[in-house]
Amino acid sequence: MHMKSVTEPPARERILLTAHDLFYRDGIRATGVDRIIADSGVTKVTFYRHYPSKNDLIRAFLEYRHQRWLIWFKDALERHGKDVHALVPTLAEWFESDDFRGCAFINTVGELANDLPEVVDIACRHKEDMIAAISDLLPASVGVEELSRTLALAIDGAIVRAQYDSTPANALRAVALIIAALIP
Amino acid sequence: MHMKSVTEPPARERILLTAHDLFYRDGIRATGVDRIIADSGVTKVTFYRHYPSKNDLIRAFLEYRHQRWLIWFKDALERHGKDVHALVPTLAEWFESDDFRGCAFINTVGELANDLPEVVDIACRHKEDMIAAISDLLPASVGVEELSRTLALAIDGAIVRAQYDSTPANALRAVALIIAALIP
DNA sequence: TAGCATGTAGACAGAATTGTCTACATGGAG
DNA sequence: CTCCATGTAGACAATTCTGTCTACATGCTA
Repeated sequence: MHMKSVTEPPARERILLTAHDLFYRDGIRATGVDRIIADSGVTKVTFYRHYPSKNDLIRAFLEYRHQRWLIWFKDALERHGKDVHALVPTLAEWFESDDFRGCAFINTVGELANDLPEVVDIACRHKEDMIAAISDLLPASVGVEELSRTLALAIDGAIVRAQYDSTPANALRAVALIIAALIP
Repeated sequence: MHMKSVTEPPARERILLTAHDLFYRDGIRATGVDRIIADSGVTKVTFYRHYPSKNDLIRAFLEYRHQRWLIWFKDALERHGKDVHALVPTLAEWFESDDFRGCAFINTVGELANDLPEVVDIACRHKEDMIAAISDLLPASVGVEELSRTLALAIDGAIVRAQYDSTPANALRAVALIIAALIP
Protein backbone atom coordinates (compact mmCIF):
# COMPACT_ATOMS: atom_id res chain seq x y z
CA MET A 1 0.00 0.00 0.00
CA HIS A 2 2.60 2.53 1.18
CA MET A 3 0.15 5.50 1.08
CA LYS A 4 2.65 7.62 2.99
CA SER A 5 2.31 11.22 1.83
CA VAL A 6 5.35 13.48 1.95
CA THR A 7 3.81 15.76 4.59
CA GLU A 8 3.00 12.89 6.93
CA PRO A 9 5.53 12.81 9.77
CA PRO A 10 7.23 9.49 10.42
CA ALA A 11 5.69 7.02 12.80
CA ARG A 12 7.96 7.78 15.74
CA GLU A 13 7.01 11.43 15.73
CA ARG A 14 3.31 10.73 15.27
CA ILE A 15 3.38 8.45 18.29
CA LEU A 16 5.10 11.09 20.38
CA LEU A 17 2.72 13.88 19.37
CA THR A 18 -0.32 11.71 19.99
CA ALA A 19 1.02 10.61 23.35
CA HIS A 20 1.71 14.21 24.26
CA ASP A 21 -1.84 15.31 23.61
CA LEU A 22 -3.43 12.36 25.39
CA PHE A 23 -1.05 12.26 28.35
CA TYR A 24 -1.39 15.98 28.91
CA ARG A 25 -5.15 16.06 28.50
CA ASP A 26 -6.27 12.86 30.21
CA GLY A 27 -3.34 11.94 32.42
CA ILE A 28 -0.80 9.20 31.95
CA ARG A 29 -2.35 6.25 33.72
CA ALA A 30 -5.71 7.05 32.14
CA THR A 31 -4.18 6.73 28.67
CA GLY A 32 -3.53 3.21 27.47
CA VAL A 33 -0.98 2.43 24.81
CA ASP A 34 -3.75 0.89 22.69
CA ARG A 35 -5.36 4.30 22.48
CA ILE A 36 -2.11 5.95 21.48
CA ILE A 37 -1.53 3.26 18.88
CA ALA A 38 -5.00 3.68 17.41
CA ASP A 39 -4.91 7.49 17.37
CA SER A 40 -1.45 7.76 15.88
CA GLY A 41 -2.34 5.23 13.20
CA VAL A 42 0.58 2.88 13.65
CA THR A 43 0.66 -0.79 14.50
CA LYS A 44 1.70 -2.39 17.73
CA VAL A 45 4.96 -3.64 16.33
CA THR A 46 5.90 -0.18 15.12
CA PHE A 47 4.97 1.31 18.44
CA TYR A 48 6.97 -1.14 20.51
CA ARG A 49 9.94 -0.92 18.18
CA HIS A 50 10.23 2.79 18.92
CA TYR A 51 9.20 2.70 22.58
CA PRO A 52 9.86 -0.73 24.08
CA SER A 53 7.78 0.09 27.15
CA LYS A 54 5.23 2.65 28.18
CA ASN A 55 7.74 4.10 30.61
CA ASP A 56 10.07 4.88 27.73
CA LEU A 57 7.25 6.79 26.09
CA ILE A 58 6.52 8.65 29.31
CA ARG A 59 10.13 9.77 29.50
CA ALA A 60 10.07 10.86 25.87
CA PHE A 61 6.81 12.72 26.47
CA LEU A 62 8.27 14.67 29.38
CA GLU A 63 11.42 15.49 27.45
CA TYR A 64 9.40 16.69 24.48
CA ARG A 65 6.98 18.64 26.61
CA HIS A 66 9.85 20.31 28.38
CA GLN A 67 11.43 21.55 25.15
CA ARG A 68 8.16 22.57 23.57
CA TRP A 69 6.91 24.44 26.60
CA LEU A 70 10.18 26.25 27.23
CA ILE A 71 10.41 27.41 23.63
CA TRP A 72 6.89 28.76 23.84
CA PHE A 73 7.54 30.39 27.24
CA LYS A 74 10.69 32.23 26.16
CA ASP A 75 9.05 33.34 22.95
CA ALA A 76 5.97 34.66 24.75
CA LEU A 77 8.13 36.55 27.26
CA GLU A 78 10.01 38.19 24.40
CA ARG A 79 6.79 39.10 22.63
CA HIS A 80 5.52 40.76 25.80
CA GLY A 81 8.56 42.92 26.37
CA LYS A 82 11.04 40.61 28.07
CA ASP A 83 10.97 42.23 31.45
CA VAL A 84 9.29 41.22 34.66
CA HIS A 85 5.98 42.67 33.50
CA ALA A 86 5.89 40.18 30.65
CA LEU A 87 5.10 37.38 33.09
CA VAL A 88 1.42 38.08 33.65
CA PRO A 89 0.41 38.46 29.99
CA THR A 90 2.46 35.38 29.14
CA LEU A 91 0.68 33.32 31.77
CA ALA A 92 -2.66 34.77 30.67
CA GLU A 93 -1.99 33.54 27.17
CA TRP A 94 -1.36 30.04 28.46
CA PHE A 95 -4.16 29.85 31.01
CA GLU A 96 -6.72 31.05 28.50
CA SER A 97 -5.82 28.55 25.83
CA ASP A 98 -8.43 25.86 25.25
CA ASP A 99 -6.20 22.94 25.98
CA PHE A 100 -4.70 24.32 29.18
CA ARG A 101 -4.55 21.54 31.74
CA GLY A 102 -1.98 22.81 34.19
CA CYS A 103 1.70 22.01 34.32
CA ALA A 104 2.46 18.59 32.85
CA PHE A 105 5.33 18.16 35.31
CA ILE A 106 3.36 19.05 38.41
CA ASN A 107 0.60 16.72 37.25
CA THR A 108 2.98 13.89 36.46
CA VAL A 109 4.84 14.15 39.75
CA GLY A 110 1.51 14.02 41.54
CA GLU A 111 0.46 10.99 39.56
CA LEU A 112 3.62 8.92 39.23
CA ALA A 113 6.27 10.06 41.72
CA ASN A 114 5.89 6.96 43.86
CA ASP A 115 5.96 4.54 40.97
CA LEU A 116 8.51 6.19 38.68
CA PRO A 117 10.75 8.34 40.85
CA GLU A 118 12.79 9.68 37.95
CA VAL A 119 9.90 11.92 36.92
CA VAL A 120 10.79 14.01 39.96
CA ASP A 121 14.29 14.64 38.59
CA ILE A 122 12.88 15.52 35.20
CA ALA A 123 10.42 17.93 36.81
CA CYS A 124 13.24 19.55 38.79
CA ARG A 125 15.30 20.13 35.67
CA HIS A 126 12.23 21.60 34.00
CA LYS A 127 11.68 24.02 36.86
CA GLU A 128 15.35 24.98 36.91
CA ASP A 129 15.14 25.97 33.27
CA MET A 130 11.95 27.88 33.96
CA ILE A 131 13.72 29.73 36.77
CA ALA A 132 16.60 30.55 34.43
CA ALA A 133 14.17 32.01 31.90
CA ILE A 134 12.69 34.18 34.65
CA SER A 135 16.14 35.32 35.72
CA ASP A 136 16.70 36.63 32.23
CA LEU A 137 13.89 39.12 32.80
CA LEU A 138 15.58 40.69 35.80
CA PRO A 139 18.53 43.05 35.92
CA ALA A 140 21.57 41.19 37.20
CA SER A 141 22.16 41.93 40.85
CA VAL A 142 22.61 40.18 44.13
CA GLY A 143 19.50 38.30 45.10
CA VAL A 144 18.29 37.78 41.56
CA GLU A 145 18.63 34.04 42.02
CA GLU A 146 16.41 33.97 45.07
CA LEU A 147 13.99 36.42 43.53
CA SER A 148 13.47 34.29 40.45
CA ARG A 149 13.00 31.15 42.56
CA THR A 150 10.33 33.00 44.51
CA LEU A 151 8.62 34.21 41.36
CA ALA A 152 8.69 30.68 39.99
CA LEU A 153 7.00 29.40 43.13
CA ALA A 154 4.26 32.01 42.75
CA ILE A 155 3.85 30.97 39.12
CA ASP A 156 3.47 27.33 40.12
CA GLY A 157 0.78 28.44 42.53
CA ALA A 158 -0.94 30.37 39.76
CA ILE A 159 -0.80 27.36 37.43
CA VAL A 160 -2.59 25.07 39.85
CA ARG A 161 -5.05 27.79 40.77
CA ALA A 162 -5.88 28.40 37.11
CA GLN A 163 -6.40 24.67 36.80
CA TYR A 164 -9.34 24.46 39.17
CA ASP A 165 -10.80 27.92 38.88
CA SER A 166 -13.21 28.39 36.02
CA THR A 167 -11.42 31.55 34.93
CA PRO A 168 -7.76 32.50 35.31
CA ALA A 169 -8.62 35.97 36.67
CA ASN A 170 -7.89 35.24 40.33
CA ALA A 171 -4.68 33.41 39.54
CA LEU A 172 -3.43 36.24 37.37
CA ARG A 173 -4.35 38.96 39.85
CA ALA A 174 -2.63 37.14 42.70
CA VAL A 175 0.56 36.62 40.77
CA ALA A 176 0.50 40.28 39.69
CA LEU A 177 0.17 41.32 43.32
CA ILE A 178 3.11 39.16 44.34
CA ILE A 179 5.27 40.53 41.56
CA ALA A 180 4.39 44.09 42.51
CA ALA A 181 5.20 43.40 46.14
CA LEU A 182 8.52 41.71 45.41
CA ILE A 183 9.90 44.14 42.85
CA PRO A 184 11.02 47.39 44.45
CA MET B 1 -15.68 -16.36 64.13
CA HIS B 2 -16.63 -12.78 64.99
CA MET B 3 -13.20 -11.91 66.43
CA LYS B 4 -14.12 -8.23 66.40
CA SER B 5 -12.35 -6.53 69.29
CA VAL B 6 -13.89 -3.44 70.84
CA THR B 7 -11.05 -1.21 69.66
CA GLU B 8 -11.27 -2.37 66.06
CA PRO B 9 -13.09 0.26 64.01
CA PRO B 10 -15.99 -0.93 61.91
CA ALA B 11 -15.40 -2.06 58.36
CA ARG B 12 -16.60 1.13 56.71
CA GLU B 13 -14.11 3.23 58.57
CA ARG B 14 -11.25 0.79 58.05
CA ILE B 15 -11.89 0.88 54.32
CA LEU B 16 -11.88 4.67 54.29
CA LEU B 17 -8.67 5.00 56.31
CA THR B 18 -6.90 2.42 54.18
CA ALA B 19 -8.07 4.11 51.00
CA HIS B 20 -6.91 7.45 52.32
CA ASP B 21 -3.37 6.25 52.96
CA LEU B 22 -3.06 4.42 49.63
CA PHE B 23 -4.75 7.06 47.49
CA TYR B 24 -2.68 9.83 49.02
CA ARG B 25 0.60 7.95 48.86
CA ASP B 26 0.38 6.13 45.54
CA GLY B 27 -2.27 8.03 43.62
CA ILE B 28 -5.83 7.04 42.89
CA ARG B 29 -5.55 5.23 39.59
CA ALA B 30 -2.47 3.40 40.83
CA THR B 31 -4.49 1.98 43.72
CA GLY B 32 -6.84 -0.87 42.86
CA VAL B 33 -9.82 -1.70 45.01
CA ASP B 34 -8.42 -5.19 45.48
CA ARG B 35 -5.47 -3.69 47.29
CA ILE B 36 -7.71 -1.60 49.51
CA ILE B 37 -9.84 -4.64 50.26
CA ALA B 38 -6.83 -6.75 51.18
CA ASP B 39 -5.17 -4.06 53.32
CA SER B 40 -8.31 -3.11 55.20
CA GLY B 41 -9.11 -6.76 55.89
CA VAL B 42 -12.67 -6.82 54.64
CA THR B 43 -14.29 -8.89 51.93
CA LYS B 44 -15.42 -7.76 48.54
CA VAL B 45 -19.08 -7.91 49.48
CA THR B 46 -18.51 -5.74 52.53
CA PHE B 47 -16.50 -3.28 50.49
CA TYR B 48 -19.06 -2.94 47.73
CA ARG B 49 -21.93 -2.71 50.18
CA HIS B 50 -20.39 0.44 51.67
CA TYR B 51 -18.97 1.91 48.48
CA PRO B 52 -20.88 0.63 45.46
CA SER B 53 -18.23 1.94 43.07
CA LYS B 54 -14.68 3.14 43.27
CA ASN B 55 -15.85 6.64 42.42
CA ASP B 56 -17.98 6.65 45.56
CA LEU B 57 -14.88 5.80 47.55
CA ILE B 58 -12.90 8.54 45.81
CA ARG B 59 -15.54 11.07 46.81
CA ALA B 60 -15.53 9.81 50.38
CA PHE B 61 -11.74 9.96 50.44
CA LEU B 62 -11.70 13.58 49.34
CA GLU B 63 -14.37 14.53 51.83
CA TYR B 64 -12.50 12.82 54.65
CA ARG B 65 -9.15 14.23 53.61
CA HIS B 66 -10.65 17.70 53.51
CA GLN B 67 -11.94 17.51 57.06
CA ARG B 68 -8.86 15.85 58.45
CA TRP B 69 -6.44 18.26 56.80
CA LEU B 70 -8.39 21.35 57.76
CA ILE B 71 -8.60 20.31 61.39
CA TRP B 72 -4.86 19.78 61.45
CA PHE B 73 -4.20 23.05 59.63
CA LYS B 74 -6.28 25.19 62.00
CA ASP B 75 -4.81 23.46 65.01
CA ALA B 76 -1.24 23.97 63.79
CA LEU B 77 -1.90 27.64 63.09
CA GLU B 78 -3.21 28.11 66.63
CA ARG B 79 -0.23 26.29 68.09
CA HIS B 80 2.10 28.62 66.23
CA GLY B 81 0.51 31.83 67.39
CA LYS B 82 -2.48 32.27 65.07
CA ASP B 83 -1.17 35.24 63.18
CA VAL B 84 0.32 35.53 59.73
CA HIS B 85 3.72 34.39 61.00
CA ALA B 86 2.23 31.04 61.96
CA LEU B 87 2.02 30.06 58.30
CA VAL B 88 5.66 29.18 57.68
CA PRO B 89 6.16 26.96 60.75
CA THR B 90 2.83 25.29 60.05
CA LEU B 91 3.85 24.48 56.51
CA ALA B 92 7.28 23.37 57.72
CA GLU B 93 5.59 20.88 60.03
CA TRP B 94 3.65 19.44 57.13
CA PHE B 95 6.40 19.44 54.51
CA GLU B 96 8.82 17.72 56.88
CA SER B 97 6.48 14.91 57.82
CA ASP B 98 7.45 11.52 56.44
CA ASP B 99 4.27 10.88 54.56
CA PHE B 100 4.05 14.29 52.90
CA ARG B 101 3.05 13.81 49.30
CA GLY B 102 1.75 17.24 48.34
CA CYS B 103 -1.85 18.42 48.33
CA ALA B 104 -4.29 15.57 47.78
CA PHE B 105 -6.62 17.94 45.95
CA ILE B 106 -4.04 19.35 43.58
CA ASN B 107 -2.84 15.82 42.86
CA THR B 108 -6.34 14.50 42.31
CA VAL B 109 -7.36 17.34 40.03
CA GLY B 110 -4.25 16.73 37.97
CA GLU B 111 -4.99 13.03 37.79
CA LEU B 112 -8.76 12.86 37.38
CA ALA B 113 -10.20 16.21 36.35
CA ASN B 114 -10.96 15.05 32.83
CA ASP B 115 -12.55 11.81 33.90
CA LEU B 116 -14.38 12.87 37.07
CA PRO B 117 -15.06 16.60 36.78
CA GLU B 118 -16.66 16.86 40.21
CA VAL B 119 -13.25 16.55 41.85
CA VAL B 120 -12.64 20.08 40.64
CA ASP B 121 -15.62 21.37 42.62
CA ILE B 122 -14.48 19.47 45.69
CA ALA B 123 -10.99 20.92 45.33
CA CYS B 124 -12.43 24.44 45.00
CA ARG B 125 -14.42 24.05 48.19
CA HIS B 126 -11.33 22.78 49.93
CA LYS B 127 -9.31 25.78 48.84
CA GLU B 128 -12.08 28.16 49.86
CA ASP B 129 -11.99 26.75 53.38
CA MET B 130 -8.22 27.01 53.39
CA ILE B 131 -8.50 30.66 52.35
CA ALA B 132 -11.00 31.26 55.15
CA ALA B 133 -8.57 29.79 57.67
CA ILE B 134 -5.88 32.13 56.39
CA SER B 135 -8.24 35.10 56.63
CA ASP B 136 -8.64 34.37 60.33
CA LEU B 137 -4.96 35.13 60.79
CA LEU B 138 -5.28 38.65 59.43
CA PRO B 139 -6.78 41.72 61.06
CA ALA B 140 -10.10 42.48 59.45
CA SER B 141 -9.73 45.29 56.92
CA VAL B 142 -10.46 46.06 53.32
CA GLY B 143 -8.42 43.86 51.05
CA VAL B 144 -8.13 41.00 53.50
CA GLU B 145 -10.06 38.78 51.12
CA GLU B 146 -7.70 39.40 48.23
CA LEU B 147 -4.68 39.18 50.49
CA SER B 148 -5.65 35.72 51.77
CA ARG B 149 -6.35 34.50 48.25
CA THR B 150 -2.89 35.64 47.27
CA LEU B 151 -1.30 33.98 50.28
CA ALA B 152 -3.18 30.79 49.47
CA LEU B 153 -1.80 30.86 45.95
CA ALA B 154 1.72 31.23 47.29
CA ILE B 155 1.08 28.31 49.63
CA ASP B 156 -0.10 26.16 46.76
CA GLY B 157 3.12 27.03 44.99
CA ALA B 158 5.09 26.06 48.07
CA ILE B 159 3.26 22.74 48.35
CA VAL B 160 4.14 21.64 44.84
CA ARG B 161 7.69 22.94 45.21
CA ALA B 162 8.14 20.98 48.43
CA GLN B 163 6.85 17.94 46.57
CA TYR B 164 9.68 17.76 44.07
CA ASP B 165 12.52 19.37 46.00
CA SER B 166 14.41 17.02 48.26
CA THR B 167 14.13 19.45 51.16
CA PRO B 168 11.40 22.00 51.91
CA ALA B 169 13.93 24.77 52.57
CA ASN B 170 13.50 26.61 49.27
CA ALA B 171 9.73 26.37 49.38
CA LEU B 172 9.61 27.73 52.91
CA ARG B 173 12.03 30.56 52.21
CA ALA B 174 10.11 31.65 49.14
CA VAL B 175 6.78 31.68 50.91
CA ALA B 176 8.34 33.61 53.79
CA LEU B 177 9.65 36.19 51.33
CA ILE B 178 6.24 36.57 49.75
CA ILE B 179 4.54 36.98 53.10
CA ALA B 180 7.09 39.60 54.16
CA ALA B 181 6.61 41.48 50.91
CA LEU B 182 2.81 41.42 51.07
CA ILE B 183 2.33 42.36 54.72
CA PRO B 184 3.08 46.02 55.34
C1' DT C 1 -39.25 -13.97 67.39
C1' DA C 2 -38.71 -12.03 63.08
C1' DG C 3 -36.41 -8.79 60.26
C1' DC C 4 -32.50 -6.27 58.93
C1' DA C 5 -27.95 -4.27 58.72
C1' DT C 6 -23.50 -5.89 58.90
C1' DG C 7 -20.19 -9.15 58.46
C1' DT C 8 -17.31 -13.54 56.24
C1' DA C 9 -15.28 -16.64 52.20
C1' DG C 10 -14.16 -16.92 47.69
C1' DA C 11 -15.58 -18.05 42.83
C1' DC C 12 -16.65 -15.76 38.66
C1' DA C 13 -17.39 -12.44 34.66
C1' DG C 14 -16.10 -9.01 31.38
C1' DA C 15 -13.25 -5.60 30.12
C1' DA C 16 -8.85 -3.32 29.80
C1' DT C 17 -3.91 -3.44 30.63
C1' DT C 18 0.97 -4.04 28.71
C1' DG C 19 3.62 -6.55 25.90
C1' DT C 20 5.01 -10.61 22.37
C1' DC C 21 4.61 -13.15 18.21
C1' DT C 22 4.51 -14.57 13.13
C1' DA C 23 4.55 -13.13 8.47
C1' DC C 24 5.21 -9.87 5.01
C1' DA C 25 6.40 -5.20 2.25
C1' DT C 26 9.51 -1.25 0.95
C1' DG C 27 13.09 1.84 0.26
C1' DG C 28 17.71 3.55 1.08
C1' DA C 29 22.81 2.63 2.15
C1' DG C 30 27.02 0.12 1.84
C1' DC D 1 22.59 -6.81 -4.68
C1' DT D 2 22.08 -7.45 -0.10
C1' DC D 3 21.28 -5.88 4.42
C1' DC D 4 18.66 -3.41 7.59
C1' DA D 5 15.64 0.04 9.49
C1' DT D 6 11.06 1.01 9.08
C1' DG D 7 6.63 -0.03 8.14
C1' DT D 8 1.82 -3.01 7.93
C1' DA D 9 -1.92 -6.51 9.82
C1' DG D 10 -3.70 -8.69 13.56
C1' DA D 11 -3.67 -12.84 16.71
C1' DC D 12 -2.27 -14.01 21.25
C1' DA D 13 -0.69 -14.21 26.25
C1' DA D 14 -0.64 -12.90 31.01
C1' DT D 15 -2.15 -9.92 34.26
C1' DT D 16 -5.01 -6.64 36.51
C1' DC D 17 -9.13 -4.01 36.90
C1' DT D 18 -13.93 -3.21 38.57
C1' DG D 19 -17.84 -5.28 39.87
C1' DT D 20 -21.38 -9.43 40.74
C1' DC D 21 -22.76 -13.68 42.63
C1' DT D 22 -24.13 -17.53 46.02
C1' DA D 23 -24.25 -19.08 50.64
C1' DC D 24 -23.88 -18.39 55.36
C1' DA D 25 -23.18 -16.11 60.35
C1' DT D 26 -24.20 -12.61 64.03
C1' DG D 27 -26.15 -9.22 66.80
C1' DC D 28 -29.43 -5.44 67.45
C1' DT D 29 -34.13 -3.84 67.53
C1' DA D 30 -39.08 -3.54 66.70
